Amino acid sequence: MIETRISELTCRAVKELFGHEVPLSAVGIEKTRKEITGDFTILVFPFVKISRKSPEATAAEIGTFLQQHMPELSSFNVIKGFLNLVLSDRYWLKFLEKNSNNADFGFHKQRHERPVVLEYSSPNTNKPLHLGHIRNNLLGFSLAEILKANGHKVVKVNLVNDRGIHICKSMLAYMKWGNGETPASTGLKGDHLIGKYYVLFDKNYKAEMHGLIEKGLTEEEAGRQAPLIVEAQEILRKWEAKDHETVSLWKLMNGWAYEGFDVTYRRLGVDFDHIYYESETYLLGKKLVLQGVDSGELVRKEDGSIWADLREEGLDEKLLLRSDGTSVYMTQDLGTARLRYDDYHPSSMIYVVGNEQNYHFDVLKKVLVKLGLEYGSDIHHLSYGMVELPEGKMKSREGTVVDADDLMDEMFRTAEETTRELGKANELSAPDAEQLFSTIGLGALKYFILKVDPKKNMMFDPKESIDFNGNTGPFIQYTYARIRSLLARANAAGHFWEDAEIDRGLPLLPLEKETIRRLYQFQETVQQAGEEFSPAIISNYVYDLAKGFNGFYQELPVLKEEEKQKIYLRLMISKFTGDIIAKSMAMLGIRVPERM
RNA sequence: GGUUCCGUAGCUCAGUUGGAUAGAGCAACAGCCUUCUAAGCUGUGGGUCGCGCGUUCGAAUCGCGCCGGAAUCACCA
Repeated sequence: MIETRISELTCRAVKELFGHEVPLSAVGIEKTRKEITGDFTILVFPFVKISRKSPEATAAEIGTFLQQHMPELSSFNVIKGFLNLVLSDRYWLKFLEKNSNNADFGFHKQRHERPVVLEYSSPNTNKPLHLGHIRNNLLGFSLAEILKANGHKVVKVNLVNDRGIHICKSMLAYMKWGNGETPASTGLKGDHLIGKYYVLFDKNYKAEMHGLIEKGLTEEEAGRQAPLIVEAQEILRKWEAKDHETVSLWKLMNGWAYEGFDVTYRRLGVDFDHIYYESETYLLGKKLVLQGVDSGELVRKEDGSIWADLREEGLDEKLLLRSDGTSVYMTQDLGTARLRYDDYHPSSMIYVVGNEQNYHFDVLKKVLVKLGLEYGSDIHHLSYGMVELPEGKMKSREGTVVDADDLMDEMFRTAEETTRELGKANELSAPDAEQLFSTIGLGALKYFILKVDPKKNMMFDPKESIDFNGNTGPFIQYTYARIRSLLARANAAGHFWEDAEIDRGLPLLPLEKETIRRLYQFQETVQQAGEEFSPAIISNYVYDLAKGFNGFYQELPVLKEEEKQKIYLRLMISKFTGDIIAKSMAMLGIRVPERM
């Protein structure tokens, strides 16, 4: 990239002009601010001590040196301590011509031997997916695409939390009050049917606790002694003991949950290469823990419970097996980490999990290392923030959640309504129209979520529908559709622009150059998103690109331009922009329509 | 209470490996469709970057202290 050449030459300039070696990293290069003439700006402040001249004089000397050694540099100017470089139109035209038809532009060919294992989604089978899970799924899917674009082989895995006390609660409620209901008999999606019983359990459990507290128990005692929770724990023990009846109800209800999840996943457009089930891995975790006791890394207390002592590592003691021998969340995660490592020998394992579990992952890494499994330190937790409602956090048990299926329905309806109001569905067949509404509705939802920095909490107000104007998915999709339409017209008009040679001496207008420069930035954007695990970086880039293109499109005629060379140039810029919009959106898991 | 994260325009968010006058969108107001898709474009108003001190030629960005919010510290997951 040209920045590297600028850096190297700047180092040479400092050495030859001022007699000092400076490392490449000492050269600060940034994009020139838009009010100022230039493409790149070098900060010369770090060199004034060496040059013992004013910032202006230092900048001027370096600028002169660069101009003598860099043919691509057409001019420079100095403002305060900022050396602004103007690259030649010839350079940008060459860049455009070389890359506008390169399908791999900005992407790296696979360049890493060992894969990255990326876990995301990881639902519990006791309740349907909600908006928080949507954020998780979108981040996971997008991150996989971003890592692939950066040359990684990615194995997407889902770890289904299909066992544990939570599913026992739904099972118990169903046994008591279910009357043999099924998804078929109720018309409810399987995961929603199960969620109904989870809520029912909680309602009755709360009532029991209330009664006990009135009898004088503390809240903690009541929470432990309420008959329903005691029964649920009994079911968990029976399940671990492979009690036939318990296991078959468990299979039945989990099956319903999976059918429901599959529908939601398909609609959301996410998928997995491998699905792990905790029921199949928790025993491995248990085994690892018991081995840890034998080797003396873990401790068994008098009541039989097993703990990891992490006080020397700056954390606390952590329970790994209960006194009754059943396993906890951490136990299973140890097992799945081991299994996943043995399955793929990845260079790293990434977990897309909410930031409420930051502590859990600190512990997980340290316990793995303590057990001699060094890859524990290659675990990255992509810790994302909560989705909050105006009234606070979503809680499944209290029914204050934005359901994933409902939300997607609503997005579809809003997309349909808006599209019809604008009269843009008139010429479409029914299936094409449906497809378009889904593309736009999901595009709006996905962009809304992914444009926010993953690590930050974000706000969603169900009363305000997600916008289709401004900094939104549909805005970007619309820009793409406009470009496609323009190109179709160009072809219809018989312009053979794709094979056209553009005169390298053609002068560029500011809007043309700005757009080309934004396209150039795609490369570093992809790289940065990969380094920071951040779809938001792609989102912000593609918005900026689309926004800029709309200005270009508004101000400059393309097909109505008189000079053939200019027509070809602008078509080439348009086509390249369309391709980069599509590639960026694909990295976000968002489709782009040919018309809208 | 300990630990971690967050606080930028009325609202939702960018910008944070220290760089020039802190940016978008929404909302409000004013313009632009006989011309390649107006889900668009242009303009106006809107800021003590939570507060204070410090480091620096230069701080929204780094350090310390406060204030406010969130998460977590379970024999829950």
